[in-house]
Amino acid sequence: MSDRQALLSGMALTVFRLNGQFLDIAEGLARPAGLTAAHWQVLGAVLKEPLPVAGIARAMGITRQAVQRIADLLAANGMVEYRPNPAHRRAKLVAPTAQGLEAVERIGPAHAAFADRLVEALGEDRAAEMHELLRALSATLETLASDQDRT
Amino acid sequence: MSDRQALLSGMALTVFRLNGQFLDIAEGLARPAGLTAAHWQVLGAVLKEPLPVAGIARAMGITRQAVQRIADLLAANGMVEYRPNPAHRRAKLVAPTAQGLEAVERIGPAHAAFADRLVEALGEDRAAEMHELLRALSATLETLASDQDRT
DNA sequence: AATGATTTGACAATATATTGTCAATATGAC
DNA sequence: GTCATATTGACAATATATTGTCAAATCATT
Repeated sequence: MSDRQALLSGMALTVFRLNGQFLDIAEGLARPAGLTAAHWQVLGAVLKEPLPVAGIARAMGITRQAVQRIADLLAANGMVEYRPNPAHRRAKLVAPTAQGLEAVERIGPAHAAFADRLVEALGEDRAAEMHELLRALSATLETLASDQDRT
Repeated sequence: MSDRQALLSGMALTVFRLNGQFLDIAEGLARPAGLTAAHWQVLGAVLKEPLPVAGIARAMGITRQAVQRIADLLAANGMVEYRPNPAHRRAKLVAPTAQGLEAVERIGPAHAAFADRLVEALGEDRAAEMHELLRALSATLETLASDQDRT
């Protein structure tokens, strides 16, 4: 196996691990507010502006059906409500309720505390740089993948 | 939401996205060899040395049961065989068969080609640096999480 | 306007992952 | 050696995710 192959595999395995770690962290932060990480994620996606289920899925790179399932659960729990969508009769808008907003706000302090500890551990500039690099890597993979498709 | 909170959330969302991207890439590379990404991952974990199911799970940060399922499938397909473990009568060792090794080798060329393209796209040094940063981030999260537990 | 292609949510079927429990086995303290 | 503890695979139950199909709705082209 070439060095570059090892590098690619190593990156992938590290990302898989990071994925699990961030999920665990999110789970831990969300639980006290009565949310799961997935619920928090969907709820967070509509804080700025209500979106239809398919729009949320597109924004987060997960499947429509997964979002639909969570959105229905959130709606059943009164965290979210479906509003008529002026632009599409079927694709109702998912919007947070007051209770949903309150739940997200309850996560705020612990979220901020953890973020502070992370930035402190990494160093202010290194933390920002890291996010930049992650996004650059993702963008690069996007390009390579679409090149792949074209071939 | 503080800047740091936004940074943490942004990192997490980017990692979730990267996770999906690497999974898609692995799936694409493995499929022509008759493997799924998960199969390749488990098979890859025992290339250097046979390991029991729980050992594989520990090495990759996934649950025992998930590994067990894949390992049983691989065994049913003749990619892997269970060997007696001198150190533990129940915990048989998962070892690749000749067919399993061959399948992994079939992935080699495409794997190398993609790795080359990735390194080329990122730049030789930036690529290595990136892996280092990913691992550093993971290690930092590990530390913060265990601090959390202790509290 | 008409029509073909695309997007959307609903629904079902299947695949995959997680959690909990159990008995067998191994490990460590003494 | 003995006993408490932890690890391991087997199994079951449940939760979650993915894939495929369908009709309604929208969009783009003409």
